[in-house]
Amino acid sequence: MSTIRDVAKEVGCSTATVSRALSHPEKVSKASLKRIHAAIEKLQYRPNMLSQQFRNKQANTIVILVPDIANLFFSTVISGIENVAQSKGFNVLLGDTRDSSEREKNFIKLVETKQADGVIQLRPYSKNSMLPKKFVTAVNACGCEDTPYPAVRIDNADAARQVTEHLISLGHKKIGLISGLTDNPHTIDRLKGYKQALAQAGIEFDPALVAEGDFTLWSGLNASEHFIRMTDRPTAIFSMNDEMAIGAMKGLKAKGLKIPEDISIAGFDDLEFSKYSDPPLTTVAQPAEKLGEKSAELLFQLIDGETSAQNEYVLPVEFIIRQSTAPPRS
Amino acid sequence: MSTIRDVAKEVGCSTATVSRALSHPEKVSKASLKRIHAAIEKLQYRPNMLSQQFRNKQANTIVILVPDIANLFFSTVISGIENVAQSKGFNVLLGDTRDSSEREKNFIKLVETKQADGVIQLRPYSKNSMLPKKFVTAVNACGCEDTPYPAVRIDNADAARQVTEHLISLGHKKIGLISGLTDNPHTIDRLKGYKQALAQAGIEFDPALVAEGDFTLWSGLNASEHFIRMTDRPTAIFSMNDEMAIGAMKGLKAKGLKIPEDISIAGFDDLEFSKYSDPPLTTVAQPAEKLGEKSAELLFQLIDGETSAQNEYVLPVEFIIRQSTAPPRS
DNA sequence: CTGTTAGCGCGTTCAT
DNA sequence: ATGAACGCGCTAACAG
Repeated sequence: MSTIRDVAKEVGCSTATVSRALSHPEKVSKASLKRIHAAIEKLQYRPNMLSQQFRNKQANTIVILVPDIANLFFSTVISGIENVAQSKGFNVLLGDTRDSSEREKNFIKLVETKQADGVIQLRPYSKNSMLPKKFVTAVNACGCEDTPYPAVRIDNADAARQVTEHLISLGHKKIGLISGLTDNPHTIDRLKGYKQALAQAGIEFDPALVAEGDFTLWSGLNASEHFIRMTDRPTAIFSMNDEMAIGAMKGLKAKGLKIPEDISIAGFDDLEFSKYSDPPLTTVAQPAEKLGEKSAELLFQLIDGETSAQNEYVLPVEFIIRQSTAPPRS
Repeated sequence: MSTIRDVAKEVGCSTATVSRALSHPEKVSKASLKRIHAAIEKLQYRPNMLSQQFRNKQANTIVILVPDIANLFFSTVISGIENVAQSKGFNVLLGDTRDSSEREKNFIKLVETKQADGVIQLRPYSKNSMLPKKFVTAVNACGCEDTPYPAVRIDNADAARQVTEHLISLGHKKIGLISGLTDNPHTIDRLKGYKQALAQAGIEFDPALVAEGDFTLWSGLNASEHFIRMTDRPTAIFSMNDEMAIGAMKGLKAKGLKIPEDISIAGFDDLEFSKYSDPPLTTVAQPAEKLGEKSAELLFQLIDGETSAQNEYVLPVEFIIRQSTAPPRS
């Protein structure tokens, strides 16, 4: 591999001029510029980024901590982040943490050792979270309430309340809930909204109507079986995400239940395929790509040392009524 | 942030000793080692990896080119790669290429500029592929036949032949095929195996029995509708991956067809949920994690300059018969 | 076992 | 507009 010196020698100028030609072309004469580019082409010169980064004390890289790269919602958030990062000339390192704090720690170490300039965490904050840490510029892209570091989020409780209110307004009184893991912050926030809506309507909360899932399709399917076995089955189900809702629909239909005639179901996230499910799913659209973009912008503000940065952004959601919800059989 | 010099000053030794304490502790006295570690702790010293990498001319990073990070098969291959990389102390950069060669090019540039030491490509090779390139150490983890650079793969044709032979041995003569995109190398290899099996059994290949999909669940569903509309419907279907098979099963069942009584179906990949599908899917298990591990090992051999490295590994598959295939109605 | 010295490739002064 | 010189933080070679 040729270095900047080889190019300088080829052109017959100093390395400083070559460097300038690349970083500040306006400070170099047209003539030199031309010859330098010719030499670069001829020698197949590629600046050694390791050297540049070392010199500039910036890796031009951010890390995204993703609990599950196969999750469609996360993929969309990642897209948003990548859009912004690319326009800033930053690389994006995807940290596939698989919900392991050990693996998370390793990725965070990349920032401590300067291999990356900042972190975007997609896992909502909880006590056992690695972040925040000293020396680590970080932002949460899928925040929950009371995240103790800069975060972008939606109002989960409010959104869950809207869904539940919708079901109540259709006339449902027994509303099943497919939750995420009990200690997941999003579960907690959304459960809060679910309870709020029930309370407002004077319906008592019934723990027997809650089936715990883990946000995967299969856990939704299992949850549906829980409801099917009940003697006094709910007439509607609110699933804390679309994947579980789709799993549940599969389970319910397999047992011969018609949706929404026999049982209504609503989800959360608005995945791409939720509008193609059978029937199309009533759900809450999270601005997933926007969450990614906003969090990336926020992170770059912090990296650039802008202290004025607001440290919480709550983005609006969109409640979408499709064909999976209807009034209960009278 | 403190540097190696601060630590040396604190301890009262030279920077070289501190450096050795970290990289070659056996060359440093116990006493010094102890004081150095104390100083590191006190000063919260973290070696600047940018500097190390620059000095060592190694980023200790490999890039995985992934066409679709939300694909379950790829996630598993990635796991395998990460296992090996971690044990080698390498970082893994996930290049989410979304099938865009523009994005692929950007990630490959990371190697050209030394920010990464090698590439593992998950997309099978085809003419328009960016790799191989000069100065870029690369390996393909999901190879097809005639990949022009080091690759790890399964024998796609042979596996497809096995599946088709199984269906033929059950007594099927009209065997539908749900293929991937026509120009996808895996489609080509698997189609070859399908045709071989038919030829061996003296069954003529009928293009009308081939429905083109794109490896997504939805394309499998669409394909099923194609078969349902046929007047002389196949009694069995071979789908080139499990996702399409599951989509097709959904479509067939929706039209009241029973699987396998009315129609048999076999897939390819053995996704985690294929054993839970209804009915459990007959399929070919790809050693996805092994493909990842083997390709990573191969890449590290190349990075370490081992020229003796074999440049193609064909890993065995496992054909798994479950309940989605049975003899045709007589 | 330890210190001294030199230099990796680049960008940025400060001269000219 | 250009060049000479320096140094970023670290490690390897050599000498002691």
